[in-house]
Amino acid sequence: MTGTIFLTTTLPYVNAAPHVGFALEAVQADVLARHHRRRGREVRLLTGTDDNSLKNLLAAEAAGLPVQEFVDRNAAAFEALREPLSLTFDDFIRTSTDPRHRAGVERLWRDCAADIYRSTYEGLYCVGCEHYLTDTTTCPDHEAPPQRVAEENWFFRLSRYAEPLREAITSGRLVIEPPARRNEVLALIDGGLRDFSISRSRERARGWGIEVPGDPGQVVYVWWDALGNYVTSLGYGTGGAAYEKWWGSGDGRRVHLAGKGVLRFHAVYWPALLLSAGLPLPTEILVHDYLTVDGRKISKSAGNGAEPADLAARYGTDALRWWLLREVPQTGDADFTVERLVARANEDLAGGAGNLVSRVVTLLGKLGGAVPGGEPLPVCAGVPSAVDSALAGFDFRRAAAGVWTIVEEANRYLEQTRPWELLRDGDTGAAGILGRLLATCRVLGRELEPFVPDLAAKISHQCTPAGGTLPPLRPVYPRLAVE
RNA sequence: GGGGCGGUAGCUCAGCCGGUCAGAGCAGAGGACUCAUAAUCCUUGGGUCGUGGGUUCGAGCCCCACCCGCCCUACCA
Repeated sequence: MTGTIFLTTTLPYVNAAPHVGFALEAVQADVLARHHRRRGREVRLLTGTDDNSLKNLLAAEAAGLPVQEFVDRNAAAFEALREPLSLTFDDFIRTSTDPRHRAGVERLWRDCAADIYRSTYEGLYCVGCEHYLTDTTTCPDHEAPPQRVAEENWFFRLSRYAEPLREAITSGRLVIEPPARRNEVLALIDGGLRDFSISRSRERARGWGIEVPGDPGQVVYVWWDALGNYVTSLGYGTGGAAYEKWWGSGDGRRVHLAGKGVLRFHAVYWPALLLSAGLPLPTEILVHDYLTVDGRKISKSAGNGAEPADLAARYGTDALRWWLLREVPQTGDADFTVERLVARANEDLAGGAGNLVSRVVTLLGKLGGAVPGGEPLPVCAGVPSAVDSALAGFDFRRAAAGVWTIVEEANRYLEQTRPWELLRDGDTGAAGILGRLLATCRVLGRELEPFVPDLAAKISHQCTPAGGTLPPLRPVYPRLAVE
């Protein structure tokens, strides 16, 4: 089977605190990481922050803070998501401060030298978008007048890579999931790929960013910079065995998660750079759609996005993770509301799994004597493969639903066998039934681990005998109320 | 302007290559049970499948046009 799996999230730019939209991607990546680790594969999960965006600089100015201090503070907020979201990333890279990064970006630049040339660019540039506009009015996204810019820049010969990219995608060497996104990329390539500018003048970048090797007057385009993290974090450019192990050898899987808005950068620009540098391509790009909050588009700059750390503090990590995984469809945007978060948690986590554990443990308590053993219910046997196939297709909702069949079946089994009646009548059949249910709950605890790790641990603990008896019953998941 | 994706029961969504595909969950209604976190289990779903055409023996599922939402992208391909 495949050996290593290198998973990455995109690097959010840190012009503001993290919102649920990023939490979605982080949690998805974490579930994949946990899942594959459980299957015995060697996993490395990377996340981090894009500090070098000009947007960060502007946000810092607006906040009246020195840019480095500003990005330090926000980056810390992203890294601090580890606890509230129960993330298990193995590495966190920051593009402005990580010693691995700058050297790696420079190396990547040099390795692509054959495709880099100098030319003049003139056009209208939107600072908010970090790219040029052709319209003369205002940027529709930022409602700000673009700036007229004419300068010498470095360009990358993207036009040369249309065919190799198409081949990589159609051959399946580079998988883009879901298929609709793959088609979108193919259509994009069919539409023609133009060379693009990969540097900005130092003045326009306000000196913020990574200097172009050998050209102090230019700063590396922030996307080149940011995308590079996928290899610079592994020591590409600074040596170290990690790069060869996780990327350079071409073995194993190299999996990027990314939002639909940055598809082009991940599925076209980035592979082209790798091709140019003679490096292996990612094996998969998993594209998710967006979240809205209370029916409105999330806007970091407007600050109306729900904050994941805050949500986790209020409603718990499990509730947040479960909502993101169980409720967000693979295709199509999903609307986040606290009401939905709470409803889903109460319905599934409290009323479903939590209540199941309570009834099983309580009944076992009435049994007296030793904790009975038993085989898990038949439904358990099919769950691992159902989860495998759902996750292989990047379908978290289907995966979560697959695990949930255990809860449904167990509650139904309880209802059908009615062990409380047997206990009342002194029928010894109750022990066997409860033994099977207890074993089933333990399987549930195991299978739930990638999705809701905290709850999973509680279930496992509550259902595992220690010293011949079960731990005293403590509800594994109390009901929530909307605050 | 171009490309893409969505628009299916009150709500959130499944519906692979066209023929039990008109569905699930929640909400609502009725019932059962009492081991449990007013939880659980059973029964109950007549909604023009965005709109209008078309192809077909037969279309949410194919084609065309249009409307709405979102993503990307751009000037005359």
